[in-house]
Formats: sequence, structure tokens, C-alpha cells
Amino acid sequence: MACEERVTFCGGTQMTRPQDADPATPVHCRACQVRHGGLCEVLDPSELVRLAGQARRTRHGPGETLAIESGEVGYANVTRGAIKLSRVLRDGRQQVVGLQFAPDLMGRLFSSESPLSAEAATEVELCRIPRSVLEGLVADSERIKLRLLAQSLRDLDAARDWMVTLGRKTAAERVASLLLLVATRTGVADGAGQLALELPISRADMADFLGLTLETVSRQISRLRHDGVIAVRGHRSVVILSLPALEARAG
Amino acid sequence: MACEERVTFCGGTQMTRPQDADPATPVHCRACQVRHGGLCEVLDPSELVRLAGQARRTRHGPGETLAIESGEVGYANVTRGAIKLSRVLRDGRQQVVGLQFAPDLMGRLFSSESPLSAEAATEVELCRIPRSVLEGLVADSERIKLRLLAQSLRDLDAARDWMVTLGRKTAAERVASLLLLVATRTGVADGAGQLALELPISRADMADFLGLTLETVSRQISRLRHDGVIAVRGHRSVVILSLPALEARAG
DNA sequence: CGCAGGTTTGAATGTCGTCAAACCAAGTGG
DNA sequence: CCACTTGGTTTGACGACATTCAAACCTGCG
Repeated sequence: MACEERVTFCGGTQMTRPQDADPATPVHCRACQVRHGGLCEVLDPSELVRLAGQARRTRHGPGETLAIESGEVGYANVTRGAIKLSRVLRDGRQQVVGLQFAPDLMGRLFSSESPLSAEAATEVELCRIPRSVLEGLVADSERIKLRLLAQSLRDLDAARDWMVTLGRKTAAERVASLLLLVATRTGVADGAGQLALELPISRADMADFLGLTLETVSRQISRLRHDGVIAVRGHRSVVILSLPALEARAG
Repeated sequence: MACEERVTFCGGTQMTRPQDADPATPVHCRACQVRHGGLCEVLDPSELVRLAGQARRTRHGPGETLAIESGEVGYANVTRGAIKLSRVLRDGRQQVVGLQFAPDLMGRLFSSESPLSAEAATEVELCRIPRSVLEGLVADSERIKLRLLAQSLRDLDAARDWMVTLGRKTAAERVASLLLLVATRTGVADGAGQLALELPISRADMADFLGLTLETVSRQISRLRHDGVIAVRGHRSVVILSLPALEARAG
């Protein structure tokens, strides 16, 4: 799966995709280790020109809050790293409602009814598109509307999938499900055909995503390690030793 | 809040909304006990004519499976009753991922990645729109695209809200949250200014929506009754005696 | 080296699930 | 009209799994 053809740009950075791929689907290029499929890829040259001067690339460190929902920014394309979307109860209990990886498109035209907070989980690069610019593009471009619709439907499916995890799975299954989710989005096959991944979030955030406590998350990870399903280096680096075993434990 | 102006039709049934209301927002008319805001309301006369011959109104009894995701039907407007969307794990564990009330718009153009099953919870009336017809309308109409986008964003917000309930609330809070949800969508104020509602689903389905067992749901309802927060007639009919108390218990 | 933050592990507690029985409401047939 | 049935609901006793509280332990970094 070489990285070639249909070269497009997002905020000045070159992005590519295989010629025969469906433009709506993100493509992971193993050669260059980048996933493609951002908003920029559905723009035609004239639209890209319009966007080029307006879109700004920004970088953010772990823990930094991103004011996506404020007036400042309309949408943002995640081009590197992972972002944590969460919602808090008045008494401080927190639930992470989504993780966004490259090349997800974040934010929305009409602000959310239930405000989310977005925070950089890792070192993050965004391609920010001011609300006014995007609204102009949306008015003109058919494909952008469909891209926005497709992204929100993808997010909806992901949210509903996770509802099953939160409502009906055991702690062990939830942790396995999270590892699989991260592996699917960011995992890379190493030499031995095993999947390696970097956890983008702390044990505490994992707990807030899984509806558990951080102690329970830690115990389940230890158990997977002791059972030989995964190997862990440091606290963030995981290698999936047996994908079938992990899938079996994910429910 | 009288029921007047902007009379439109959905599959032959008259629907109305107040003149000054935002067309994108559902409107509950206390006078006629119907919520307005379905797809038909964003159509202009010529589009309605196109739709009139194609859309079919159908009725379904409780428990009936609706083949929304199959090729048969593209979208459907719920015009009466409630529909239960659920997802099941291989071993049979079930999670209800959403309830759709009138005037929600169901289904989608591009089929869901994670297939849902839709089932009539109560006696239900649908206004079904064949996929081909809707695709034609979507190609032409700006407002329909925005309506589809708005509905999917509403569903996304609802799903994420519920993720907080599933991940971070206690059994008592979950049950209170469900009562408030149903009251918000279908509740009617009785004489004494109290909210009355009919539960559209059984204790078992409530449990599957809340990520609990039906016994736990039953216990929590009994507790709310004993504490004077709600009154129950039969098993399905609930009166909220103290809305503030219920809200306080919803977390 | 030593500190700080995050993580792992342990023991005790509690909430919710499981299993089981009683109960209720609505409908059927004698 | 009343037993009887049926499906759903309520209540109880018990147990398991996840949480809580607490201490020890890594890992990265100054």
C-alpha cells in the first residue's frame, strides 16, 4: 500500500491517498505511518486555495484545553495525536465520551446542545478552520456537507458502540475493548506480526472512558499481562501478543 | 401555545407549528398533544407533492421489528409512539442505545457500520420514505441535508449524554434520568402542574437501556415511590410528584 | 540521588447482580 | 362470576465484582 496519488494539502501539509480508495474512508498508509482522510481531501483545488490562507496549523501539548466549542474555532482536523472529549457532572464525576485520532474532523457548525470539553491527550497537531470560512465552503460544496454528515454518523456509531461497552460489559471486557479501539486507530504491526500501540491517555482517563476506577483498570491490565495476552513497556507502551485472545476477552 | 400556522403534511396527515418557531426544532403543542418538527416540515410545497405519492404511513404494534436498516426503507419519520434502538453482543447481552419519539427522523442514507435493530416499543405510526425518493430529494434540497445533519447531531449529543449516565451514574440516578428523559419527550402537565408520563418500555428494556438488571430497576422505582417522588398507576403510568426532587436524584 | 506523579497492589466495604419466590394485572375459559 | 393461566413485576437473601481507602511501588526527570 504505497503512499501515492491524489496529493492534497491540509494547512500546508501534504497528504496523500491511494488512487482507488473511497475518498470518504480514512486510509492508513503503513509506509509513511500517517492516516489520511481529513477534510482537505474532499476539497477541490479552488476550495483548497480558499482554505489555504485561512486554515491555521496549531500544536498543543498533553493536557491543553482546546476551545473547539467557543466562537473562536469552527472545525478542526486532527492531523496528529489524540484528543479526549469529555463531559462532567456537576459533582465532578467525569465521563470521556470519545477519543479523536487523525484524521478525524472535530467540532460542529451548530454548537452542541450538551457542551463537551476537548483536551489534547498527547502532543497534537490541528488544522483549524474558522467557523466563517467553513460556513462559506459548506454553502458552496456538496462534498463538504456529505463529509460533515459522514463524520457525525461515524461519531454516532462509535458512541453507540461504546454505550454497549459501558452498559453491558465487565471490567475485563471494557479494558480489552479499549486496547482494541486504540490498536484499530493507531496500532502498527511490528516485525513479528504483532500489534504495538501507545496508549494516548493515563490510567485515570482510561477509567473515565470505561466507566471504572483507575485501580480497576490497572488490575485488568496487570491480569492481561500476567496471562500473556499483552506486554507492557513503561506505562503507555503496549504490544498485543495475541490479537485473537484479546478479541475474545473484549466481549 | 396554540396550534396554528404553517400547516404541512406528512404522508397525508396534517401537522402544524407556531409561526415564529425555529423550523429545525421540534415543537410540542400542548393543545393537540402532538410534537411537530418532522422531515415534512422542512419541505416546500413542490417537494411535498413529490413526497406525497411515495411516502407510506404504516402502523406497528408493540414488539414488532422494523427493518429500517434493510434496503426496503431509507428513512422514516416517527409520527406517533416510541421506538427502541438496540444492539446485542454475541452472547445475547443487549444494550438499548436510543429511544426515538415523534417527531424524530430515523434511519440513514449510508447504512450504519454497526447494525442496530429497531423495534416498536408502543403502538407506532411511521411515515416511511423509500431510500430512492429521499436520495432524490437530498440531491435537490439544501434544507433536507441540513435536517439530516441536524438530526444526526442531535442523536450524537443524546448518545454522549447517555454515555455519562451509563458510565458514571448510580442505579438510582440512572432510573431518575430515564424518567426525566421520557418526561421531556412525552410528558404532559396534568391539572395540578405535575408531569404525567407513560413508560414506553418494560422493566426489562429499561434495564437494557440503563445498563442494569430489571430487578434493580424495579427496586429503584419502588424507592422513588416510597419516598414520594413519583406515583405509579399500573406498571407503565407514572406521575412525577416533585420534579425538583427527581432532578436532584438524576445526578 | 531523590523527588513527584502516576501506577500497582492489597484488604475491606458496598453496590449491584444472581437466584428464587411471591405477587399483580389482564385475559381466558369453565 | 370466578378459578386458572400467563407475562411481567416486586421483593428477599445471598454472593460477586467493582469501589474505596491505603500503602508500596515504579518511572521519568531535575
